[in-house]
Amino acid sequence: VLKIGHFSRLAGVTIKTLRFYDDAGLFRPVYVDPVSGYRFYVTSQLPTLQRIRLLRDLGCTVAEVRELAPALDSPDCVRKLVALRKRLIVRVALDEQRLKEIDRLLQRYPEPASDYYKWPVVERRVAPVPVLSIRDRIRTFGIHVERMFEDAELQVARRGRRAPLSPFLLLHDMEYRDKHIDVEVCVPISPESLTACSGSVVDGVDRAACARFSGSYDQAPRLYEAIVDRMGSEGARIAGAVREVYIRFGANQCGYTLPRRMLANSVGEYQTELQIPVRPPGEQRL
Amino acid sequence: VLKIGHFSRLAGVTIKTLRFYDDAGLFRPVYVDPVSGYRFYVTSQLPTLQRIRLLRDLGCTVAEVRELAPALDSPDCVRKLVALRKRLIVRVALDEQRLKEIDRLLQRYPEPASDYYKWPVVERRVAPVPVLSIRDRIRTFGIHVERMFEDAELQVARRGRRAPLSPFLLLHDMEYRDKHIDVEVCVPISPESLTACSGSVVDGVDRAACARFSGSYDQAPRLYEAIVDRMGSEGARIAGAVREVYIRFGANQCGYTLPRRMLANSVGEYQTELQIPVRPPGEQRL
DNA sequence: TTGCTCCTCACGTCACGTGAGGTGGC
DNA sequence: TTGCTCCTCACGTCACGTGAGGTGGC
Repeated sequence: VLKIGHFSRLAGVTIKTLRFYDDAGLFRPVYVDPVSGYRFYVTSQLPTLQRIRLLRDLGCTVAEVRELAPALDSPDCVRKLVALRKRLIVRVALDEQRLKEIDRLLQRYPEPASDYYKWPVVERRVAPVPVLSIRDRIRTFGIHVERMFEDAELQVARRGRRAPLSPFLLLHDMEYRDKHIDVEVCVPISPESLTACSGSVVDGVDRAACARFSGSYDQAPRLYEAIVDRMGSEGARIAGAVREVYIRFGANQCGYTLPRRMLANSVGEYQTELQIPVRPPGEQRL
Repeated sequence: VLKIGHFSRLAGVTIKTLRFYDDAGLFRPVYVDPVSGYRFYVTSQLPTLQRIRLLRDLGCTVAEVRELAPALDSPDCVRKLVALRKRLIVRVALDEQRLKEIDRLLQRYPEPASDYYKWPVVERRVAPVPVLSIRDRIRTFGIHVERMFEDAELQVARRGRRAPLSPFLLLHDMEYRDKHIDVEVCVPISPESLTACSGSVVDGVDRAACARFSGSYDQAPRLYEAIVDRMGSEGARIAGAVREVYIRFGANQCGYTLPRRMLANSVGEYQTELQIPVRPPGEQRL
């Protein structure tokens, strides 16, 4: 059972929102301490909250969500979902028109040069991979992600067999650097260890825009921007969670060991690859 | 010069919004009558308002818009636009994920059958066509649209040469039947009459989903839904303004004449085609 | 004791929307 | 006179966010 702060980070919503949903009778903690008033939640409530957020993001009001959320399988609700899907399709169509509008404006007033041409970007396919993963919301990169990786490596060492593949980070928010970023550290494991490690399989990607940098992780956001810039200028769109793959990196190896080729002696030797799933540009209106 | 009601219909915003923008110092009428307080606008203000709406729809606050809108060509503003474009790309990516979410949910709870299979839908290319057009916001179809067409035909007869093609309606809102619908009645003209009629050229469409019905126009919304349903189930998206083409229809022909093949003697003889521009499905993540 | 997390309660905010009560031209 | 459009002003609304003032465990 989790206190509100922890649960809110897992769910990617603010504490205020959770309290508001509680007052609104939309989403309740499993338990409220009668003396302190503390709200307590459990991880099994996450899917429900995600569905609520989905409906809200689709434009339902809180009152509508309150009616729909409990019984998503009622015929009424299915009808509603179908209607919402149509609205969403329309919204995407409108957004694509707005993108064209912006592009027209930017064509007239020439865009300050982006530095995307400096980085070699290749497009390729990324295979699915079984992993042990830990997911959390963090405010800053660095020490926190490091600890999550150390944790994951330790668990793999204790409970199953590691696969000799690079560990990587999944960025589930597409803002890359936001206030609170929803990240998932992934340590590849052998397929047979899936149950022992209670692991999962990360989906493969048909087409991913990939680019590498070496040295400090500070460069990641700029490289990310550069890739998205290039994709945008080609009419392509982001099609899923971004991956940050650690090819050579630092690790303290307490309680586990890694293949030597993954290890770097100094920050200068770090090697990292960004992978952004790409949806190619659809056909355009003449 | 237009009073607020007329201007609001042209622009597709409410009267309340225009008054609010005036008070907020965001968008001012060209003239305010000092005694009655009436606000007056001119059509040349429309592009400015459209830009303001674009920025608002992109997530700018009113305060941001107030700073940006006057000088879209300043380097600051171009930077901002580039940032907004990135945010929009992310929003589209998120919406596509949400669509997949909904599809997953609907797969589990089988969708009540749509009637799209009843209608033969073909996909084809639609050529660009020079027209004389009149655009307005309307609350209901019927008499109002009819009048707009009579108007347009009259103007063409007086000022230029009509092309022997079917007249059609462009639906600029993608909701199809909303409170106020932004429609443009189009009467095809010969290319040489473009200047005489102060006409314009309606863009062609590479791929349009087309289906016909005969008889009363009441069937249009259901057919439209059916086509969009089918598109949605195939992963395709709406790529622009929907067209309603009148193949056989009623007309009083006062002051103009139409080719006989376009005319219907009774509602039963009406023939109408819906054309929805299609963007084919992008590649999917595995 | 400090720092951190949690609480309630009242009020703020953003971009309008609603509605009362009234005017002015056809 | 009726119906339509326009006005102002005050208040409402939606989904939270802010901030004051306070608690409780390490």
